[in-house]
Amino acid sequence: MQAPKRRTRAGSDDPHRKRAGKRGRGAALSRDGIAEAALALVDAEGVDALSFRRLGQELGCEAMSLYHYFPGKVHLIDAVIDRAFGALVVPPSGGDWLERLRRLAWNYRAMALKHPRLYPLMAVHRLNTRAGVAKLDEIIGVFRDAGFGDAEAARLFREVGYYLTGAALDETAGYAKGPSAAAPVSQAEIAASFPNLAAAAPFFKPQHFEETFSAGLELLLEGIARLKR
Amino acid sequence: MQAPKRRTRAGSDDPHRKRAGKRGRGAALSRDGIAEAALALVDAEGVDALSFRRLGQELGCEAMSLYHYFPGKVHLIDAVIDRAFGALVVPPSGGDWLERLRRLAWNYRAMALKHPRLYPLMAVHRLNTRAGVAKLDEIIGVFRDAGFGDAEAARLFREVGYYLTGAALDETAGYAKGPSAAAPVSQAEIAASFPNLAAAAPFFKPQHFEETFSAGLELLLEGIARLKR
DNA sequence: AATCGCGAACTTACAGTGTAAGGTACTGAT
DNA sequence: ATCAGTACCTTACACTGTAAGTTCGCGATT
Repeated sequence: MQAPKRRTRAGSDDPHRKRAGKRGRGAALSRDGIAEAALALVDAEGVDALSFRRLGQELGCEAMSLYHYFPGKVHLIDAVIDRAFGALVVPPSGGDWLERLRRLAWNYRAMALKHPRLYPLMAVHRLNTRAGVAKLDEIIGVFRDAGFGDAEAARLFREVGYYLTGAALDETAGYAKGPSAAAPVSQAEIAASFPNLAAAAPFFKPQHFEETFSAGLELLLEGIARLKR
Repeated sequence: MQAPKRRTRAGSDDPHRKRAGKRGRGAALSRDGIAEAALALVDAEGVDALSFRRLGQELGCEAMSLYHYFPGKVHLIDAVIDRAFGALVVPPSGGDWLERLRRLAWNYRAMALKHPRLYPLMAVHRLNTRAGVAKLDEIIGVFRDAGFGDAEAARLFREVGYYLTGAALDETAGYAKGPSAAAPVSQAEIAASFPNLAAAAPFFKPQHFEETFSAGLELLLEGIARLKR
């Protein structure tokens, strides 16, 4: 077999080489660095832009080099989601439990809105990393600290979680983001044929997001508070 | 091993291929038929299995033939989701509005559970087809018929929708479905290091889904009913 | 000092994807 | 008999994740 191009790498005069001379030193790549770049890429261009080749391009290395730090794309995605989810602040215990829960809910929403292009992926992704599990544990703790029994704490955690997930999903990926790629129904047609939707549409705009979120949350919190009385 | 890629469709040995005489007659393909097959494929093997080539294989035609009926994959997905969503039954007006809303919520959940592998896609997909818009209009009508004003009907529609979306997502794609592909945290470690999660985990099993869903829904409905008083 | 192991990055290759562009066969109307 | 149109097929391209193998250069061992 013929000796191939075999361009000897670093330090050569090869014009194709980026990160010249750094070979082996300076730790150009790392798990954290890669995950950070991946999150930045997703934030900037959406999940579809996240590919190993594209990410390598961003980091100045080849796609396959990333496999040394992440055995597969799923693992990379886990790390990216971990990064975003890890930034969720669970208010410390002490003080009014209801207020603590309220703050947690708002913090969750803020976390999702910080990464609107990532969140739809988070919502359908099962969290099983150590950091993720630790965060879940903290959150469930909020309900247990409030004095609910194990069964009721678990249930309330889910119910509140359902609301938060749906709300975050709507605000990051919902109707207000515009139509899907397929031919959408025109505004004129909606006005003419779908009176209920037409009446509601003005209130579906982003400026009503916060108010809607708040109203629904309070509905839930009131109900939960009533359980204790 | 070379496969008989050629599979000159239905059993004919004619190398010039003519779909067993059906060519041009019998309308082997149709928008509805394709969408139905696509939904069946997703139900059976998940969204990842849905590709034009695979679908063509399923239908006995070439992948590109499908482009005659759907200009792109997004349009196909729209049609698939339309099919599932269209089966959601909105209870007729008349009678107790609260009971009507309750039934609608349960019907929504049933619809999602009928297509557990499709639902995660539905949840992040923006609905803009005629049938989809019509269904939305119907649903919003439930709130308006109940006597809420436009603004409040719109808000309640969303708030209830948030809960339903989150619940359906959890039941179809959540924790109980097992860990993601990355290395999960072991049960033993959870028991040892995450007491809150360990205490809640038993209640996260599928047999508690219905009870959890019901309790959260009633929490919301009670709150909504109180708004009218 | 020469050798080796090994981590870290690179190369190649493959099966799969959506889809653009163009080709062909059959049908029904003229 | 001709012709336009519908329905389907072929080829090709740029992209994806990733399996397998290659090569470089540092640090430790001999």
